[in-house]
Amino acid sequence: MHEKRLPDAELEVMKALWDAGQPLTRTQLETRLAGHNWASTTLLALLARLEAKGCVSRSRQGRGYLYSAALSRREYLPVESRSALSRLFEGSAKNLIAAMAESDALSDRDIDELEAYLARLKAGRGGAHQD
Amino acid sequence: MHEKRLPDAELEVMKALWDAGQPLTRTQLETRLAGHNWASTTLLALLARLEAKGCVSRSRQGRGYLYSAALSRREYLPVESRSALSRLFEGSAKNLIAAMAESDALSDRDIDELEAYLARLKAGRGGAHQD
DNA sequence: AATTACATTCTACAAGCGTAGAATATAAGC
DNA sequence: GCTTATATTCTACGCTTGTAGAATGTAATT
Repeated sequence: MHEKRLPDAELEVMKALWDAGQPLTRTQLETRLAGHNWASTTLLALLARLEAKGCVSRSRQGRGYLYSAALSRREYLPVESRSALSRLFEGSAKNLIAAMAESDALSDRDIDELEAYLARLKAGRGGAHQD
Repeated sequence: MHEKRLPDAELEVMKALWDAGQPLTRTQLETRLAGHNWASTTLLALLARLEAKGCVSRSRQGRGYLYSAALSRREYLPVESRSALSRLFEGSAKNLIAAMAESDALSDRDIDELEAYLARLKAGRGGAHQD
C-alpha cells in the first residue's frame, strides 16, 4: 500500500484523474491541468513517476496512451489525513479542527455540516463496534 | 509570513521546541529528539536551516546557544491545516473529517470532543462577529 | 597558556522533486 | 514508402531535503 504522501506535482495529476472519474489521454490531462502551464514532457514525466509508484496505469490508445488512476482518492485520503494529524496535532482531531476554525478555514456552513456528520457517525457507531 | 509547510525533519525540531515551551540548548533538544538518533551535526544543520527561514532564533549561552522558536505553533497551524484542506479536500472540512473517520483516525472520544467543540464554536459565533 | 572537551560551522553527497530540451517512436497523410 | 505530425522516452540540471564527517571555534581545566 501507499503510505507516503505524494509530491505536490504528482498529486495534482492524481486529482485531475480523480476529478475526471475516467481514464484520460495526455492531451486531456493537459487541458485539465492548464493552470500549471507545464511542458508536455513535464506532465509525462510526472505520469511516468506515478506509474513507477503504482498510482497510475496506462493502456495503448492510438498513438499514445490512456492514463488511469490505479490508486483511488478514497484509498489515498487516509494517507493524507493521517499525515496531517500526526505531523502536528499529535493525533487529536479536535486540535486539528480547532486550528482550522481559528484560521478561518471553517465557515459557518462547514460547522453545520460537521455537526450533522458527527451525529450520523455516532448513530452509526452506536451499537457494538471494536475500538 | 511563513506560507509553506516545513520539511518533516525541520518540523520535528519545531515540535520539540514548541513542546518544551521554552528555549533549549542543542543538547536538550537532542534528548527530546532521542528517537531520531541523529548525529549532532544533523540537528544543528536543521537548526541552521530553520534559522535561515526565520523559524528559530538563538542567543549565546556558554559555549553554545539557546535555541528558541521564532514561529509559534499557533502561527504555523494554519499553514498545515490549510495545506491539508487544499491538497485534497478542496476546502471542505467535512470531507477531511469524513476521511479521518473512515480511516479510523477518529476515536469515539474524538467525536465527542469535536461535537462539544463545535457547539461552543457556534455559540461563540452566534452573535455579531467579523468574518 | 597549553590541553582538553564540547559546540558549531563547512563541506558534501545521495535521493527526491520540479522542470523541460533533445532524441526517438508511432501513427497519419500523401 | 516517405514525409509529417504528434506522443513518449531519455537525459539532464538546479534546488531541496536528510544526513553526517571534517574542520574550526569556544570555553573549561590544569
